[in-house]
Amino acid sequence: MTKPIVRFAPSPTGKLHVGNVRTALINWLFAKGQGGTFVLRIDDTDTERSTAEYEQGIKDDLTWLGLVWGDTFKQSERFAQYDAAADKLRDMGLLYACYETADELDRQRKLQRARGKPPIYNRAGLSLTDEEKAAFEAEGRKPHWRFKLSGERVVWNDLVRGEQAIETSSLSDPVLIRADGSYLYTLPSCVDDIDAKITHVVRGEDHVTNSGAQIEIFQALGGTAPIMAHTPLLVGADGASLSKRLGSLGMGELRAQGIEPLAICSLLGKLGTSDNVEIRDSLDQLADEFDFAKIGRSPARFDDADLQNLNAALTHAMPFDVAKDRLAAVDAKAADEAFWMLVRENCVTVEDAARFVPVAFGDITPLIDDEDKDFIAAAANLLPDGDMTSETWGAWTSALKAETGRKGKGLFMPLRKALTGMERGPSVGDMLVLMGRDRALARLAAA
RNA sequence: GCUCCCUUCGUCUAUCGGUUAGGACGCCAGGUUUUCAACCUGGAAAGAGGGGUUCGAUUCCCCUAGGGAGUGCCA
Repeated sequence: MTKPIVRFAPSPTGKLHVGNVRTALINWLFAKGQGGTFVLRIDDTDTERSTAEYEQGIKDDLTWLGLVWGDTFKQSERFAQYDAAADKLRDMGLLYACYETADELDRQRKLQRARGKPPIYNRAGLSLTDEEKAAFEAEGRKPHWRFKLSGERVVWNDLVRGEQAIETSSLSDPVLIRADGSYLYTLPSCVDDIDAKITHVVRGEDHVTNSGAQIEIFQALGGTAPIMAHTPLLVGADGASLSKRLGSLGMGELRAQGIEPLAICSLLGKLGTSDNVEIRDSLDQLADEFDFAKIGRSPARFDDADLQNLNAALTHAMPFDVAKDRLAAVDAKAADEAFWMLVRENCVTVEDAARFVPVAFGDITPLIDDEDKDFIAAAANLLPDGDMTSETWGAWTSALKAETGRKGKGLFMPLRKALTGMERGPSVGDMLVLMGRDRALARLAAA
C-alpha cells in the first residue's frame, strides 16, 4: 500500500468539538499508523463567517491534542484553481446556470414534499434558452451554478460501510457556486483533494450522499476519487444527537476542566470500535492499533462520565515530572513530589490536587462530631512528640486504640475528619507526616 | 413525506448457522490497606417484537417498532 495522504478540513466558523476531533483523530491515527501524511485544510470559502480567531483556535486545539499536521493550507488562497475547475466543468456542459431565488426553490421543495415526492431540483436551468437567461439577467438576477449529475448509480467500496451505492437520480444537482459568485464547499473540496493528492477521504457518515455527488465531480475533473471511509456519528449519552450538547464539549471547556489530551484521544479513538475503551500510553499506540475494520456501523454514545473515568485513571498513575508544572500553576506548594505521589490517586484531574494543599500545608476547618469530642481530645494528648514520621501514625493509633477501646472505622474516621476536614482523601498517616505536628495538634485542639 | 444506514449486558463490542452468547468500562459484593480512595478477586447483567428459511437461528430473508443520517445558494 502506498503511503496514504489524508486531510482534516474544518471550517473556521466555530470551535472544535468532540465530533470534529474524532474525525481529525481518526484521520491522524490512520495516517500515522500507515506512515502517511495528515494535511490540515482550512475550509474558509465562506469569508463572511470565517475568522482568524477560530482558525487559530482550531490549530491550538489540534496542537494541544498532539494531532500535528504535515502540511496546511487555506481554501481562501486558492480561488484561481476553483475558477479554473469551474470553467472546465462549464466547458463540458456539466455546470449550468440557474435563476431561481432561494424562496422559489423552497416553495418547490415544499410542494414536492406535500405530494409525497422527494424534493429534487427540477433542472429547469438546464433547458433555459439564451433569451430566457437574458430576461432573468435584465431583471437583475444573477445565476447560481449547479453540477449536472449523471443520473447513474455511483458505487464505491467504503472502508467502514463496505459496498456503497448512491442513486444520483434521487439527488438534486448540487449548487457549486452561489449567485454572489462565492463557492460552496463541494467543488473546492474536490479540487483540493486532487491537487493535494489525497488518497483517503475520512469523514462522518453525514457526508455519504455528498460523496456520491463528489465522486462524479472528481471524475469530471479528470481525477480519480479518493478511497472513502464514512464513520458513524457520535450521539449523546441519552442517545440523542450530540449537537445540542456541543457547546459544553468544546476542547476549550475540556481543557479548562483539566481533562488530559490522551484521555480524550483514548476515548474518541476507541469508542465505537471493537477494542476496549481504556487509556492508551500514547497516540502512537492508538495509531498502531487503528484499523477501519474495527469501526462499527451504528452511532456510538459519547458519555462525559466515561471521559472523567479515563482521565482519573490517567491521573492516578501520572508521574510527578509530568504533573509538576501543572501543579505549580495551580499552587506553588502543590509542586511537591511526596505530596503528589500521595494525593494523585484521589484526583480525577491534576488540578484536583489543589484540594489537598491546605490539608498538608495550610489551614483547614476540622470536622469533629459531638460524640467524638472526647475521643479527639484523647488523641491530642497521645500525639507523639517530635517529628511526624512514617512510624508515628501506627504508634499513635495503637496507643489510642488501647486507651479508648475504639477500632476500625470508629477509630480512624474521626481522626481523618479532624485532621483533614474531609471524609475522603489520601492516607491520613502519610498526610500527618506532611502537615507536621503543630498543624495536627491545632486541628485536634478544635475539639 | 421520501432515500440510505443501524438495532447483542446500562455503555463500547465479540460471535462470520450448532457457544455455558466472550471481553472491557460502569455497577454491586468480598479481600487488602488496623480508615476513604486506589488496588486485587468475584458477581449481577444482553440477542427490540413478529413472521419465515433450516434438523438447528443472535447469525440468512421479510414485516413492524425504535434510533441515526441525508433530503440547503451549510459544512
